[in-house]
Amino acid sequence: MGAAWLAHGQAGRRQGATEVSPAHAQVIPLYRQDNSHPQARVCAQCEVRRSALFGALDAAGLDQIHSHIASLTLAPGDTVYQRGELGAAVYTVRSGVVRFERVTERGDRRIVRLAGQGDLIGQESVLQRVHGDDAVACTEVELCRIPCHLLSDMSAREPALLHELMSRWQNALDAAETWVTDLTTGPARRRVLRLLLKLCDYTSAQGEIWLPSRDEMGAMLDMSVETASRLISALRREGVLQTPGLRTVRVARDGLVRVLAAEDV
Amino acid sequence: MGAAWLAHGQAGRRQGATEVSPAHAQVIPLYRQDNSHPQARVCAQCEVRRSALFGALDAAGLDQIHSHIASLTLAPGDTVYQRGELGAAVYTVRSGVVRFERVTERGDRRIVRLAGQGDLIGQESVLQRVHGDDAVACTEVELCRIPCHLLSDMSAREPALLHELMSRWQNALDAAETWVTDLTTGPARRRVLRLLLKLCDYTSAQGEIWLPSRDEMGAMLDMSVETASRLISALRREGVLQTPGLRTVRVARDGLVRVLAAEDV
DNA sequence: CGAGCCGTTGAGGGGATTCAAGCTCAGTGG
DNA sequence: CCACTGAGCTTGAATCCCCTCAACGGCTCG
Repeated sequence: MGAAWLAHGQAGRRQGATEVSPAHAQVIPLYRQDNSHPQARVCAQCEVRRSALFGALDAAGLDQIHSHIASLTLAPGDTVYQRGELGAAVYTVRSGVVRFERVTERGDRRIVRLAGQGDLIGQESVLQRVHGDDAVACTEVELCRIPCHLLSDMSAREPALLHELMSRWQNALDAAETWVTDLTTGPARRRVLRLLLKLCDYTSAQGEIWLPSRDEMGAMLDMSVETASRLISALRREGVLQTPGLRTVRVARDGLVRVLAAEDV
Repeated sequence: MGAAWLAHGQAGRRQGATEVSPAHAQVIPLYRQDNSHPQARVCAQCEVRRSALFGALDAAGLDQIHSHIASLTLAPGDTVYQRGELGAAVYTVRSGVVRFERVTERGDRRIVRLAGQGDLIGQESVLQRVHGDDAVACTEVELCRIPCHLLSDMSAREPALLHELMSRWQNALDAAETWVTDLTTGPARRRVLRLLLKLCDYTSAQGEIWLPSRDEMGAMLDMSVETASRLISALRREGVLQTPGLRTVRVARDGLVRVLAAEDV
């Protein structure tokens, strides 16, 4: 009863946050090569492949697609796409953090979600819909660009790909709803702590995580720049935090959890 | 180039909020009937069909499914499903408002999204995933229950159904992100006004809309019950609002827009 | 009729914003 | 080389918004 491809469950990612992937893969500027095998080899070795969109494909499947997939690197502040644009591709995040932001009718921007390693972004392009928000690189970001027509072609033969695609949609939906409960609820201090906790899972270079600018924190947590600064400073004074660089934080994950639990007085 | 079913764009719903559907369809307790045609007739006449999941199906397709689809009616407060459950069906909202809520680790609940007429809920069941939040009826709610195995069966033959399904996922994602920008941003008064504006689009009985309990408003907008009460009372005193019943509001949509615009002093 | 739930309103306190002034640091040109 | 500049971070002071605590009224229900 029923097509098999719709069955076979898969748990949501980044739940336990224990799936620590090492550092960066070998970065080769590959773009579109005539000799197709090098790219296929890169894909096969890619450490995010098992968690990425094409993780379901076998070696034969990979051979067909590698020549169409482009790898690109973005600097902090670069935009992947903008709200209102009609995209022709989706992207897999290979490393780094991407933010999704919208502009309220009053003119101030609001960050509504983050994407990290293994996440698929811009899926609305598959449906020929315009992007609903701006996608901007927070850190240095490595992406794989997958043309939509490639997805259409492959999904006809590989039903598992559609399952995977829908699974990504559910991941994004879950992330957006978790955003509401975690980062828009309660007093400012608790929101900051929860944000740091979440960032631990996104940029897990083991202790050294990416720290957003105070302005970004304000846009994520709906607070003023000054409040964000004050709270980070307070956490630093309390010893929960160290800031070696201006954009990096040393923090112990379970330390955060402990401080967060102590908030319930 | 590419399978045709992935193309053919479709705009997001409830954007202009001008698609005013009349009142309720004829409500017939139908559940599963041996004579299959009556249900098919009901489906064909259903006013939400064009916007619903099976809107893409023709009459022949409807004939195959009607006997598996159950219609159910929920009272305010009834739960459709609960977080952690593994559902075996998805639901189309025929009328009424459904809320999605989660419980923060501190124990207080938070409403993260609403669903209304034409929306599909519980789609994570298609992926064999457990529900991520509780789905609870806010008003009286009429649902169509669609078993997952039915979706699996049909989607193999009707590729348009998969497109429609993914489209629903994108709708939900967009709704969740809009929730962040509209209802979790800015001072309490503005959040209340935006909520009322949103409710105009969900229960558009032309002027008479559903008013949540103060407790629900608190869970939606992250504010105390008292603040919600105060703000509603203030709007009533200002003449923006009338509350004929305790759970209904008379309000002019453009009046709300005007007041909202006047907030930017 | 009392109990309980929900909505309303008041008083007080605390947390976040706003306005403001220094601060560090990188880039620039004298 | 170093003052100048501007952007981003920090900190202070005053204001105000919102929460908490509290009391009260209307309503339903046992």
